[in-house]
Formats: sequence, C-alpha cells, structure tokens
Amino acid sequence: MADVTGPSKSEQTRALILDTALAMFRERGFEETTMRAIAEKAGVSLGNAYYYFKSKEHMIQEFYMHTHVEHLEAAGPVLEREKTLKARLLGSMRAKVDTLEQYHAFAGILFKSAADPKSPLNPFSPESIPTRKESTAHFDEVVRGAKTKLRIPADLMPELANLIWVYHMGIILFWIHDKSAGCKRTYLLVEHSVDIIVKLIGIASLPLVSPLRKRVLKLLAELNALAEPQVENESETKPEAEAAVSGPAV
Amino acid sequence: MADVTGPSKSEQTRALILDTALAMFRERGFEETTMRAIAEKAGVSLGNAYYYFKSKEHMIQEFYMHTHVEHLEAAGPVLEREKTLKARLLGSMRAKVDTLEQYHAFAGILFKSAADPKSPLNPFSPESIPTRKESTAHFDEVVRGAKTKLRIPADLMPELANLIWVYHMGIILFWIHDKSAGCKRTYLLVEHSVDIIVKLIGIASLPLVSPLRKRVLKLLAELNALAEPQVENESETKPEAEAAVSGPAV
DNA sequence: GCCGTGTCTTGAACGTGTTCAAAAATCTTT
DNA sequence: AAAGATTTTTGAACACGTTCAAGACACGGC
Repeated sequence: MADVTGPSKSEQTRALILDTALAMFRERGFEETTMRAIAEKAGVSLGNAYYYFKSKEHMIQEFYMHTHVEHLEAAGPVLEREKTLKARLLGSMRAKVDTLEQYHAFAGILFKSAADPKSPLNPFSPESIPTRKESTAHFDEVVRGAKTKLRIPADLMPELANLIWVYHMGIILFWIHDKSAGCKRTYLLVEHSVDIIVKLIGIASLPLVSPLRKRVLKLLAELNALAEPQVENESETKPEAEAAVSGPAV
Repeated sequence: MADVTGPSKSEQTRALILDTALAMFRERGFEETTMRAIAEKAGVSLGNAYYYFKSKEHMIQEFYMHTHVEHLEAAGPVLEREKTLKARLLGSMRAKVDTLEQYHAFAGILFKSAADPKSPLNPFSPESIPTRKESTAHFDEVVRGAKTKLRIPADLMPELANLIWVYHMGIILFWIHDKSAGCKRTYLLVEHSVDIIVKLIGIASLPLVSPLRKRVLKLLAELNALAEPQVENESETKPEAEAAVSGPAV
C-alpha cells in the first residue's frame, strides 16, 4: 500500500525462475537439473525461462553475485573487529569458504565453465567484470584497513588486491577439489597460506628485496600493456593478475 | 610382410576415428565438431565411435598424452644441451607452449572440463594419473639434470617437480586466456617467471629462510596426509601440489 | 563345412539445451 | 474504449550427445 511500486510482474517472474533454479541446483546439482524441470517447478513454460536467461549457464552468473553478497555480509563484522592484516585476511577467507560450503555439491560446474575462455562465467569475461570488481574492492578494503607494522610499499599497494584476488581464486579451485570431511584440508590450507602470504608481503616490503619486487611488478605491468583492450569500458586492469598464479612457486 | 602382426583391424578403426576427431577439433573446435560429423568423415556409424570412446570428452584424454609426447620430443634436445637449471626449465616451458600453440583455438575445452572434479579430464582424476605422472617425471629430469651453484635442499627436492608441475599448469591456464598475437604475453610471462622461480629456489635454498621453507613443506605434507586415499593404486602424491597455487602470492 | 562364442558395427530412439514463430497479455496512444 | 505497439508466454521443433537392442562379422572347435 504505502510502498511506491514494488517489484514489477516481470521482475517477480524472473526472480521466481532464478530462485527455483538455484534451489534445484543446490539439491540435485547443476547437470542433473533440467531446464524443463526448472520451468515446471516454477510453473512457467520452458521458453519463458529462456526469455529471462540467455542460457542455463547464465543463471550461474547471478549465483556468483549472490554468494559474493553473502560473503560480504559474513566478512563485514570481522573487518569491523580485526585490525591486523593477518586477522583480516584470514577472517575474510574463512568467511568465503563458510558461505560457499553449502554449494559444494554443485561447485563443479562453477569452475568447469569458469575456466573456459568462451564461457560467460569465465572470471575474465566482460560479463564477470562487475562481480570481479566488487570482489577485488573487498580485498582492497581488507588491506587498506589493516594496521601493519611495516608500511607496504606504494608500488605494491595497488596490485595487492588483484594478487589476493588471484590467491582467493586458487583457494576456491582447491576447495572444489577438496573431498575431505568438512573441507578440513581447505581450512588448513587457508590458515597456513594466509600466514605465509602476510609473511611474504612483509618480506616484499623490505628494502633488501626491492629489486625482486620491482621486477615482478614490472612484469605485471608489461603483461597488462600487451593485453588488447578488453571492452569499450574504462581501460581495465584485467588479466595481469593471472601472472601471480604462475609467478611464484616456492 | 616382414613385420610380425601390424595393428589389428580394431586398432586401425580406433586410430582412424581418433585422428579424424582430433583433426576436426583442431580445425573447427571442440564444441563445433559433432560426433555425427566425426563418424561420417571417418566413414563409420555414430554408434561405432561410442564403441571405442566412452564419450566425446574421453577423446581428449588421448589428446593430452599426444601433446605430452610432442612436448617431450621438443624438449629432449634442450635438456641434452643445457646444463643450468634456468636454461633447462626455460627450454622446457618454451617447448611446451610451442607444441601447444597449434591447438590454441580448441584449447578452451581443455581446461573447461579439466577443472571439473567430475570430469575424467580433471588432472587429478584417476584417469589422468598416467599423463600427470609422466609430466612430473619430465620436470624431475629438468631439475635433477641441472648443475646449480647452490645445492637444493634434500627436503625440497622431492616436492620440486610437483611444484613446477603446478606452475606449468598455471602457465597453461594463462595461455588459454591469452589472446595476444602469437601468444606474446605467454612467452613474456614464461621468460620472466622462470627467472623468478629459479631465483626463488635459490632463496629457498639459503639456510636463512630454512624455517619458512620447512613451514611450506610441512603444510604440503599435512594436506597430503588429510587427503583420502585416491585409488587402490600405490598411494599417490595427488593433491598436495595444488597448495602451491594458493600458497605464495607475491 | 558348420556352429557357437566373442568382437565389432549399425541406426533408431531418448532426453537434453536451445530456438523461434506465433499467441496472449499488457501497456500506450488516440 | 478501440487500436496499435510492446512485452511476456507458449509449445512445437531442432540438433546434439548418448544409449541400446539387434544384426554382421571373425574365428576356433567339432
């Protein structure tokens, strides 16, 4: 009554289909859930589902944002409370795995298409830019809100969120393959790797290793420069972050 | 005449189907090549293709081994010639990208299913163990055949090939997404990252950082211990290597 | 030679994701 | 309110990966 408009009929239908789909994905898995089943359960026709979603895979894009919001909500209080970089990053990463856990059964598809350059789910695809941006913004807050003993060098700072984002993708990749009870292995990995990362940031901030750090950063910049312009959006810091996946391995 | 048996009729048919399939994949891409088209071009029935290959994806498993053999052939002379760790690793990685390059168009599917825990293409799946083993064996040779100034610590040595294998997977992941002309970006990344890795191995071998190195190795061991037994094969050093993806990120 | 047992081959049929022209519902304009 | 335009909805149709029962073939034992 009092509220101005409320969600339009169209939006309602769209939400209905999406909710039905995500629920069925969670229960039965992605491959096992057919578009016909989704449509039937949602009480719409098959074609109607395709009117709102370009493909079955496109539904997952929304799922990404969904889990991202859940992550932010779970990580929020931690960032309020914790002030050291280590505690903040650890809290954020734990929150990530916590919120993701319920979807573990259907997580396969997540990375399945995510690694395909042609897929819209690919984290480097234009369609994923919003989600990716929000995600790195979160890690930026994790870093900038921290009171570290060593001052993080100015040249490292802008790349750090990107690097941590890549790190967090690595953790998710590990988590997807983690079949241990309660994802114990992933949690163990998170605890330790966060500690190691913070130590490495410390080391990288020492004047002593400044040359090596500069080398790595220069490499990232060069890779970035070679990348063809991605979208006609603002020029994006898209693919350089991947370098970190391969760069250090000890 | 002189040769004892030659390939049986069955093997010939199988090879015919596979060759036809791989050729069509290379030309048209994976998704665009239908099983019906493969069967028709190979001059067999649709069902016959399925007699030899459990699924379309299973054909790629053979492709893996195929490219691996090509890689070995290309890397062989380099290992003969080069004696420093850096030159050996660089040569091997260059050979990898060189031999892979022709398949770039159809590489998407490679990682698409490769990252899916349910897929047989997943590098950690039982079906991939042979390929993976051969691949790490190669990197073991790269390392062991090298004359480095610093002696690599005994505790690091056995893990090194696994870690480098993970690194090389990271490079492939990057390569798949690399759309620059002639894969310039990938080659640039390889040049620099190999250099960095060798430096890091050097650093990790210093007594000074022994504690940190031991920490990382201990983490790998613990993760490995938590992993449930994979196959009823010999107990495998399967999933710990992933840790390196996430472990260091600076 | 013939029979039987295994290997190989076939094509029709199923269920899937996706497309599309047309119908229905809704909104806009007169 | 009628007419037109736009948005939403429908279900039939398509192409694909995959399965399967049944047929064709090869070969060793009688």
